Amino acid sequence: MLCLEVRFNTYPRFVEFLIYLALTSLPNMKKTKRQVILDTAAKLFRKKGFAATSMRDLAKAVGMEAASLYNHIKSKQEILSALLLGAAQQYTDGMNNVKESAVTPLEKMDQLIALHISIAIQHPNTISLMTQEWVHLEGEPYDSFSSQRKAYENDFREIIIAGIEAGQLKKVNPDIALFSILSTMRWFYAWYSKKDGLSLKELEKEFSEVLIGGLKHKA
Amino acid sequence: MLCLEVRFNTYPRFVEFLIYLALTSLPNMKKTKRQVILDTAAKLFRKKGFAATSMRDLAKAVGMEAASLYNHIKSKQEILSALLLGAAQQYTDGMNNVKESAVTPLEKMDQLIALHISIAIQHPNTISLMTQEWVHLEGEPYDSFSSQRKAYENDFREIIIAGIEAGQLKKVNPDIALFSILSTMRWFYAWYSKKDGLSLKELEKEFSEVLIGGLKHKA
DNA sequence: CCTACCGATCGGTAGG
DNA sequence: CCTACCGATCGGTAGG
Repeated sequence: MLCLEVRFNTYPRFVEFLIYLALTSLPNMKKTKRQVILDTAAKLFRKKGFAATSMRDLAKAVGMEAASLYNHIKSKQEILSALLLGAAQQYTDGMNNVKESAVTPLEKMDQLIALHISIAIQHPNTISLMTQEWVHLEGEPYDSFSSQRKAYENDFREIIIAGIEAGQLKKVNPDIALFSILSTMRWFYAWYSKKDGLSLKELEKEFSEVLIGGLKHKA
Repeated sequence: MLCLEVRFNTYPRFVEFLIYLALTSLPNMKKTKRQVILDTAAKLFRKKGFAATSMRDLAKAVGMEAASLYNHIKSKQEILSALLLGAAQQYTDGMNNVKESAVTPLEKMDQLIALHISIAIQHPNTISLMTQEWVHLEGEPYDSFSSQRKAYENDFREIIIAGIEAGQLKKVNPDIALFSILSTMRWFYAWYSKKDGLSLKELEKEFSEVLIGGLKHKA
């Protein structure tokens, strides 16, 4: 007892440490802090890029020392892969829903445009990383991300081809049609913040008209 | 004379240095080497990003030591600004030509699509930097690049608006039409390398149809 | 063109 | 959660 009191007085920082350990052992508090770190990292990575953002930049932005970050995340790499694989999963899930729905290819394309707009509005910072920062992934997360992206593009292309074969779309080059839609949708996050005059429904309708209108037969 | 001979024998590396100085003082040789460095830098920056590419990486790729690079370029920053401002100038010049030509707004839009395709095929590595790596520019080059990009977008938007007012295009949202065309054209460099089955003329025609077709009145 | 080197900063660990 | 610290690497300079 005496011994403990002496230690506590001698090492006041050790007591703080014990209190910290007790508090953060509550699982949901730990999860919240991790999420704050991930969200802040997404914002910084978007602004400066993954490579140019240091762990000290990130620590400062969340209000702690760099070393403390490692109580919540394993490495800088893990932050990037958590962000990117989480986003990739959203697109994969969305595509799987669209594929299963019993509608025409043209309606599926409208649903996919809505999917892109919805995800980009929800997570603009993370989505901003999907176009270029994924090259900084390493090992298994890199392979997982790449294969999900490839699968998504193949699924989308097949829907366009189905639309052409069903006579709903003109006989355009499917790759060019796919590429036009995807590159526009992949940059939507960057454009959206400048324009807030349009509702979600209006956005979907306008983009569908501009991106798919040119593919339809003249009525 | 004796003195010189002694020095030359004592410092053989110094003789090599003098020979190097004499050779590289020929202005066009120096320009060539600088261009090799710039081209190689564009390739590396594209693959790994500006921040993640070290001057040692670059030196290795051009076959010299890092310190030697600085005989041809001032800094890592200067490489990036030389690449990006050179490319920006090409777009600005192209837009000025288009603006001056006495054709309809719709034909101007076709010319601009051809401009993007042409530049992207000529300098795919440098163009790849224009979408994201320009954020690493500092000071005056950053301002110059930003203002040229802004001016280009404004000029393009006015051509679209003129097309709508002339009755050539439907009354779509000009910003959405502009954004769709630009984001597709800005990613063209990344898509093109995968597809080499199409001629330049076919590419221009297909992209014009897909990107502008949806903006036209139904015939 | 090189060798030798600089101060600054990087991602991350030890340990309380 | 922090302080203290590590080896590695960064962009760039001096000087021949």
